Amino acid sequence: MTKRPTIHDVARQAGVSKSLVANVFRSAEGVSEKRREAVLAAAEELGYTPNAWARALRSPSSGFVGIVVADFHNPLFTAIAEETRQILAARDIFCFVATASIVDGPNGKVVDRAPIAHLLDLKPSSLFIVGSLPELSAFASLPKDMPIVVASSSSAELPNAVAVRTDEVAAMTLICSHLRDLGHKTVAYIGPEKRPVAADRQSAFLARAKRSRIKSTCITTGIAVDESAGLGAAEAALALVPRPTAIVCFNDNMAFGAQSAVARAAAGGAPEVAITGYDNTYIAQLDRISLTSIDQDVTEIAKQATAILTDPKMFSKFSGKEILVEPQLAIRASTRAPLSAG
Amino acid sequence: MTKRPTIHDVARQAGVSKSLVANVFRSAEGVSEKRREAVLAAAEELGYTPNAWARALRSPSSGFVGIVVADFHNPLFTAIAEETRQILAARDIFCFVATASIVDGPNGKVVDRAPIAHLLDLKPSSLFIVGSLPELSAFASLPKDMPIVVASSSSAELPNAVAVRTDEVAAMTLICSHLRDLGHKTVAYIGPEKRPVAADRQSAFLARAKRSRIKSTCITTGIAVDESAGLGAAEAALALVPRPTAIVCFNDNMAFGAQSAVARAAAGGAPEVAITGYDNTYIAQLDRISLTSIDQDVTEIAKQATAILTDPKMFSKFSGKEILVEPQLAIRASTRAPLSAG
DNA sequence: TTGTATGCGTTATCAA
DNA sequence: TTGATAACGCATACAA
Repeated sequence: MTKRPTIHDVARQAGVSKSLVANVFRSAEGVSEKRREAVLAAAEELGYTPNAWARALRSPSSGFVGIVVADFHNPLFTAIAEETRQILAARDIFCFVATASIVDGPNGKVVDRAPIAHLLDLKPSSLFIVGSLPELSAFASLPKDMPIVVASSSSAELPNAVAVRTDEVAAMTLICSHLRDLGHKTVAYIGPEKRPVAADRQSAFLARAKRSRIKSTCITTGIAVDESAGLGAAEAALALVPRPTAIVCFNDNMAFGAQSAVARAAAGGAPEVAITGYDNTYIAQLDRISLTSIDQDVTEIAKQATAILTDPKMFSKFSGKEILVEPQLAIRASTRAPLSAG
Repeated sequence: MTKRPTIHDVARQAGVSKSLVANVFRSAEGVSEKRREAVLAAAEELGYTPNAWARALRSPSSGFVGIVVADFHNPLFTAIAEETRQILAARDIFCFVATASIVDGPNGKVVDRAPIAHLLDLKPSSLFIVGSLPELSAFASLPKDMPIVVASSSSAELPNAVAVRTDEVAAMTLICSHLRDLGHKTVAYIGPEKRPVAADRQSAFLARAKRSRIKSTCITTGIAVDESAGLGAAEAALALVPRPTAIVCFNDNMAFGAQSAVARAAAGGAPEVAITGYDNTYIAQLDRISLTSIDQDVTEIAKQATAILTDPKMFSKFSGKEILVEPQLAIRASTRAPLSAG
């Protein structure tokens, strides 16, 4: 209910100067054991904790990790952010999270600078951008040596950031091998066109499909990646000649739509079609969905990210490079159905 | 790449004193039009924006809304937070979001003070707590007149906060009337025991079931509210004598588990059982799930919350009270199946 | 080892 | 109308 105690109050309570209190909380060297204890006792009694932001104002950096989440609605992003926060918290490193808000600018989608500028004003020692942003101009003015990690996205616009991402080629290798082993020879891919990861994922699919001697076609959906986009694209895919026996989807949400499209076609007597997703959201595991999906290793992504965010040497070593994390394939009923002859 | 310009730089560029620049950006009165334009031009050229936190240091409050999200994994919470943020952003009010991290303390679950203390150090003008926290001691020292809104939870521990929440009684009225109209006479409720909203929801169900002359039983699951908890509780419910013909679930996640339990029983020849969820997550809409569920009006909750967060008069009017938001029932296949005779 | 003085970027009070 | 100047809570070079 009352004002927070400051370094000043603690100094008065302990009968010392403010600087001494500051030294104790900076865990500086030369402070006598006696005074240190007096200060700590006074702080305890008053419930004092240092004001991190007043500290930030004075110091070149304030020792916390800034996390920018591109989209709160994407469960993968929030999972990566939360996992990272927990790993860091266990090491007593504080994180502050901001959402990037995407607004309509004169030339298309633009990232609102305000939330990011506010975060940067706090002088984070490092920055973690989770997910892909339409443009990164809001991050233009940053100290050159600040560790920046980008997850689940490329770092094209941030030349010295390090990108931690799932190995798309490995993922598509898993999917294509799995489908080939099941006997699939004609497969469609549905995904968006104009998203940062989209091109990588699609070309990885095409390359690995070719390698597995699978005949492949791509149906693109513009920018949407939700289930209705998946439904529409899957309907288009099912109309292809020859009809594919499997549909590889950009992500789980699109796959759910594809499942609906296949079910509707099946109700009309058409043969079943295998479906694969990407992200292995918990929904994919539900009995009724049971979707085969690529499991992005969130824990490993978070681990790699923290390693770089907290160690400047690691950062300069990987600066401008990519760290690829191996995915796994969670195999479920959506691809377990036997391939109908023909 | 370089340091952010300060009020100082702008003053030098415009050839005026720092105070004048400050006055312009405080949109204070007595500043000549000529100087104002000079300052604005200089600021524009340098790309200056005020540092909100240095400002906060001096001022009693810094004009932004602090949002604390209890659980990043809960899509309802992130939806409420994001919706609120957008409404506020449209009114040029900035929000900062922090996650509450729940850690194991000596006496059970405890809220980690650090993230919240850091947020409060920033001196928000108002505070929005989304979701329910095991304890609220981290919020103990707050100015008495600071507007505090709690969503999707009760505000028992924060005596003058205002709670914005879905009307549980109205929700259960919708569910019970719907089930009664379908001919259900024996219904089980499955839900957790030790969660803030749990008791309200359960007793609302019991009251409304009685009113609808429905015979009701409750199965509680401790603290877990995920699908495996739902699976277990539903199995217990299905073993009741007389066997219920419908199961009302605490939330959608538990309902998904209940759907699995019913499907497994049905595979063994047992009759179908109607299922209802709560939250109307987008998963509930998926063709394969098609779960009847209570739709909490996220937009309305966000609207009510912003009204109180931004208007001290509204806050003092509703302080210590609850604002109930009317839910709707999204009716889907999970309750559309005809009731089997007997 | 401890205390004093100054500055971080801003606001606010006072003279000029 | 404008410009010094003292805080805000803290860090740090320097003096005691």
